[in-house]
Amino acid sequence: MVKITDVARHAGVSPSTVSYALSGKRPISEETRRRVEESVRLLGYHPHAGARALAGRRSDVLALVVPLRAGIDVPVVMRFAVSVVTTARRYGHDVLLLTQEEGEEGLRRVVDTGLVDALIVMDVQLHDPRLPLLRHLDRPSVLIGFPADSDGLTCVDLDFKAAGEACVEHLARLGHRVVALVGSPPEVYVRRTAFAQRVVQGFTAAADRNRLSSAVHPCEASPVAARAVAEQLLREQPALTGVVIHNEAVLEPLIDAFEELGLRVPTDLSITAICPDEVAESLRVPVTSIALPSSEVGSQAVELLMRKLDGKAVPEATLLPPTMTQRAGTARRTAE
Amino acid sequence: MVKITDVARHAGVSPSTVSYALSGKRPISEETRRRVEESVRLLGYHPHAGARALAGRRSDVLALVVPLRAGIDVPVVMRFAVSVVTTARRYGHDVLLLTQEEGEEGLRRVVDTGLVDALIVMDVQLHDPRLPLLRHLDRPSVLIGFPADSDGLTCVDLDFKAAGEACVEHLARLGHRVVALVGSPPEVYVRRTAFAQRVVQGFTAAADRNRLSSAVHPCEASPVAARAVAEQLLREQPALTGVVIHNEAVLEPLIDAFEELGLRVPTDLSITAICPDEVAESLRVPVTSIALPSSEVGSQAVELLMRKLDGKAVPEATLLPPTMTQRAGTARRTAE
DNA sequence: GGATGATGTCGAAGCGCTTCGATTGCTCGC
DNA sequence: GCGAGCAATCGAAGCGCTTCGACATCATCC
Repeated sequence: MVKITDVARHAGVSPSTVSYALSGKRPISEETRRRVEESVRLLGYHPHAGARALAGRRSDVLALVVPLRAGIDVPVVMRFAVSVVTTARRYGHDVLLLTQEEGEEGLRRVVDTGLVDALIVMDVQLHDPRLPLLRHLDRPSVLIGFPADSDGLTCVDLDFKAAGEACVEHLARLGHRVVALVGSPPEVYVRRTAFAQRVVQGFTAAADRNRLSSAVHPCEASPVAARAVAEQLLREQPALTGVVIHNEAVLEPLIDAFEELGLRVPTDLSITAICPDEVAESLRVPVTSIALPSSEVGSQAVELLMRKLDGKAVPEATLLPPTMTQRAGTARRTAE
Repeated sequence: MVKITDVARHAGVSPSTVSYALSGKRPISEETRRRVEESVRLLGYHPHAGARALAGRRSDVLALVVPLRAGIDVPVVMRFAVSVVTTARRYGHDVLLLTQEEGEEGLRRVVDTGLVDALIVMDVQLHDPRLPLLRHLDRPSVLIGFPADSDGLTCVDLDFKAAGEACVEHLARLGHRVVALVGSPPEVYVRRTAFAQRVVQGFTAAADRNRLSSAVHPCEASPVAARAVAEQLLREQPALTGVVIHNEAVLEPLIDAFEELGLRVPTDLSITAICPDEVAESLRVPVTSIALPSSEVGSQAVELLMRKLDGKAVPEATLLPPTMTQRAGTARRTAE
């Protein structure tokens, strides 16, 4: 194994000079730097990570904590993870994979052992038990999603309010005047109120702004509930032509229910959803949708972390703008 | 940060004794060991990973290289990764996540820097450019899948031959006498011949053993090709009642084609597939299938790696037995 | 023209751990 | 009853790197 002293000897300088030439932490003459780099290349020198971590008190490794629990959308997590790794590498960092299962202990372990010098935590719950720890750890962290109290934490997520608005604006532009939001099931509200409620806010605000008649209905994650909500909607808003669905589980049942009730998508009813693209695409009638931009969230999280590692200040909340993908499920309102 | 000298002082012993007490590499009196452990707990001591890696010349970290390319089944990869992390933790190891994109350089980097002391490589290609490197690296590795030449490498995968056999045996037990295999598209054969061909071997062997009339048809990954193959099958084997499909992409189109040709699944035609459970389940008619046991492959890979790290010999090839999940797509042959 | 800064380089200390003798008491066996 | 042998512990060296202070060199400025 080739070490820094080998490079130093080969380049005819001292080990410390090699170190400075590579890190740039002290001025080194152009001439010397080139000689050192040449030697590094020739000898195939790779600094020992452990030695570095020990002397430099930083490991250049990030921890990524991925969720395990059921109901997690796997492709989203995977895209996110890949984006984190790719971005981290651009900053010379590696990524240690941890599972939710490790809990607080696991976080403390990787930090205390000096294995990682920053953390990315996915699937943050409203009252996540790891929050106090993350707050008091002397290592920077970034959360994906917003807990109930995000004070003193750095969080990244889709701007759900803007997403709700965008759905309505889209429907409004297509001429729809009566719209409804089918929201998340109660469980979701319990765990992650913040994000579900922000959709409602955005939806309502945009509907009011556009002077649309609107209604909001939470919905259980079952076909039976979907059917009931569909019937209720038509009863209460007979002129309904635009629906926003923020509830993956009932997307399909809801469309089925509407069609069974005699409404064709998109001829009679336009549908937009907030859900992963895979879900929106694989429907019988693919719907226009806004997805969590997993890759951007991943790279954004890493970039925030890098700034924090550099001692720079970062905003506590980063809300990513929604992007809408138009599909067959929405159409211009047919004049009646 | 609490270090080993703190623990030593607190326990009234020397640092080396603490080290030995914790590693068990030298006999330490019961009494002392308990005192040390007590101090460790009380002080919340976590040995510094870098220092350990430096002095002990092992990092207790495994690299996991995950594929990026399109066409990869994401849930399978994810399950695999989670299983690797979970199993690794049981052995006191952590997992560094790398993407395929890093290539050979990336592997060399994490090894040369001493960041990891073993590697798990997924999605190994038939003539993978990383093979020579993996062979000559002085760190153990385990591959998921079999390259063309697996000499000197440790590989784990589903026993595809047994899977092919199991499908046929299942159909035979249900009374089917005329069966066919719809195989992978040519691209797959190019990249990973071994595994596709082993399915054919198993299929043929089991068919012969059961004295079934059988045929094998590769199939392009398009609905058009699927339709063509379906028609060809019925022409060449009019008495066909059992089909094994080893080609995710045409599973759905093929079933559609059969039904359009007047064959109902499973009444007229029983179908078994080798594909991820998600795929088999989400079909209009869920088919009986054999999936890659991702979790087992993951834990198996880690266990092999641990044995190699301990200097023990391990088999070069580990073939995991197939497990069949019965679904609506197969039925007893109806007497005619 | 000698004090003043840069600029570029070196030597040595030290990061926190493991590990290799060496040392100290013991228990045995004869 | 004394050396052999073993169990338990200690001290010190060293893993490969970063970083701090020191030093040498050279241009700069009244």
